[in-house]
Amino acid sequence: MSVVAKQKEQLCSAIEAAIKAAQASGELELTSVPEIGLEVPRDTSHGDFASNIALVTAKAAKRAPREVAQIIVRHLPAGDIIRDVEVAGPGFINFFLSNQWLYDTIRVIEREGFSYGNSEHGAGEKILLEFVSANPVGPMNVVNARAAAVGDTLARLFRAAGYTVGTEFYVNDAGNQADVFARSLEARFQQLTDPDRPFPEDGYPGDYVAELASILKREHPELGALSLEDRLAFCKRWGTDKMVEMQREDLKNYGVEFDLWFRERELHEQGALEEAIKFLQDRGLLFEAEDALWFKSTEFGDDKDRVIVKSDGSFTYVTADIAYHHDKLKRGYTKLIDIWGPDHHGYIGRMKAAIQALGYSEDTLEVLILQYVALLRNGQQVKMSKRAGEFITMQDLVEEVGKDAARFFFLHRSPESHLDFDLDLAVEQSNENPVFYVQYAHARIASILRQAGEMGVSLPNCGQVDLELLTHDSELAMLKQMAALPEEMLTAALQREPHRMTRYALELASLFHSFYAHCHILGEQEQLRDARLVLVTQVKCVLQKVLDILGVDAPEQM
RNA sequence: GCGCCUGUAGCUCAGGGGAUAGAGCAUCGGACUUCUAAUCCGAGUGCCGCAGGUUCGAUUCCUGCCAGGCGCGCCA
Repeated sequence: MSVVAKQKEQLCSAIEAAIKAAQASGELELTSVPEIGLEVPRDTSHGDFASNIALVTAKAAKRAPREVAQIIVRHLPAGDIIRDVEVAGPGFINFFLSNQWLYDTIRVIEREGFSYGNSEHGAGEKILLEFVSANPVGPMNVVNARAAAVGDTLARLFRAAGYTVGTEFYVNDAGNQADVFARSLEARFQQLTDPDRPFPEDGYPGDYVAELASILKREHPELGALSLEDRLAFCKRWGTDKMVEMQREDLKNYGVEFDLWFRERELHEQGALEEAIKFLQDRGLLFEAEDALWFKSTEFGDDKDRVIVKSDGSFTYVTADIAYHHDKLKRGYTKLIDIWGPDHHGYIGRMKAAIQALGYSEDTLEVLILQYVALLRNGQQVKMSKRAGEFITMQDLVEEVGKDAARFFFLHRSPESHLDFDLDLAVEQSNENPVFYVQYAHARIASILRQAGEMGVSLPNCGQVDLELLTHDSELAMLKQMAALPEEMLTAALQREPHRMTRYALELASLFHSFYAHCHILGEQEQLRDARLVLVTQVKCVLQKVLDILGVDAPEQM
């Protein structure tokens, strides 16, 4: 249990005892006591912990909230952790504790090191997190970059929370778009020998297709001799493979590596679609109409039924997706989380229906919808057009602003918010850029520790120092922030809110910079110096931990 | 028409039944003989989109409306 949770538990039982004592003495008439809420107030003048229990119970007790608070406070059992109690505002009970719990926090961090903040909350649950899943027919875009950052950091948060996590990129290499891409590639291939060869009207215009065609020509000159059909089939397989390689490389440079790249074509080759259809058929969930085969998704709350096999005999995208999700479930995952772009939200109903048709509860599938990213340059929105080739890819973005800034920017916003990405700002590498602020705090500590070593000062551990020397406001503020990490990480995971972690990192960095300006370390007398060395060593550890969750580097030097 | 997301300081965004609604940037004024000034300290700014409702208490929850973004294919 975290130090904070332990304090809360102690305070809760103290309040509970006080209420019971007040009831026994007849001062408080309450038939039932609700769960006692305790929070760490934003404003430190409101104590280390505060409870709104008097506000909540005032009505049932038929007394004014402040009065109830006074009664509870009067009956609080004497204890050693509570330094002071006050009734404040409309009826809050504010608790001021001795600093021991903060010094305990240092001991815990030193003991747990890099695993500080982790928990076993998700033990026994297997989460499959699917994200990005960009079609292997072109470069990835900035929403893909946003999804990659959010998905990857969520995966790290889930792992830290004790879940078993698999991350997957679903490669849609068997659909219409893959066929269009194959025709585009084939046409560019032909144009290398016959420049007048027409290009498909719906083909992909990007230069990357022509570049790929040149490579294809070099590696497989024999292709010209094949039949058109065979050549297209080859282009489809070879081309999507190449695109997947490029995507994998781009994502790796971005700090994102998937456990599995799942190929749609393998579902087709294994007959998984037919199998899924049979599964639904056996349960009477399909029907024929207008020469097509339909899935009765409305039986599970979808707003219309969906075509599974088109009138021309081919499958729809949903069919493969049902087979894919069935596959995930058969692999033993207990929770499927998909991260999609905003243009897919209309898809949620049919997939949730499919999950239920497959025999699982609706909330086995959870879909997180990301909102669009608008790129700004010179204060103007960058207009993008695939047709005109004016298109900022994920790779462009990462090259321009760097992996760390890109990830931090995306993670700094709540996932469902529309995001304005100011390219000038991210590029500036100035103090406007929050990621440097955090990294600088880490580098500053590294520098202090380096210099301590150069001075021949060996780094002490907390058993060797007097932690009670740490009494400066800025020191206590850092300790409080560090004590809050386990709860913050768990909340970020459970609420799927990775932006909590960027905010946490900024706050801790800010507290450190303030401390740095007010307190010296190496010049202080030995005992204080050593206590502060222990403190900043732990701050560095926590910063590194949080940056790691964000997938951002923690530099030793800047 | 229906569905999803958003509307909070000049800008970008947090917060989310309760204490005077927060942060960064921008603006202005201070701080480097001393561990990195990519830093710190200080100052001002709000019909929390509008209107009702629930509540002791609403920026937060409910309903309606307004504005912006995006969906509503036998595309993916």
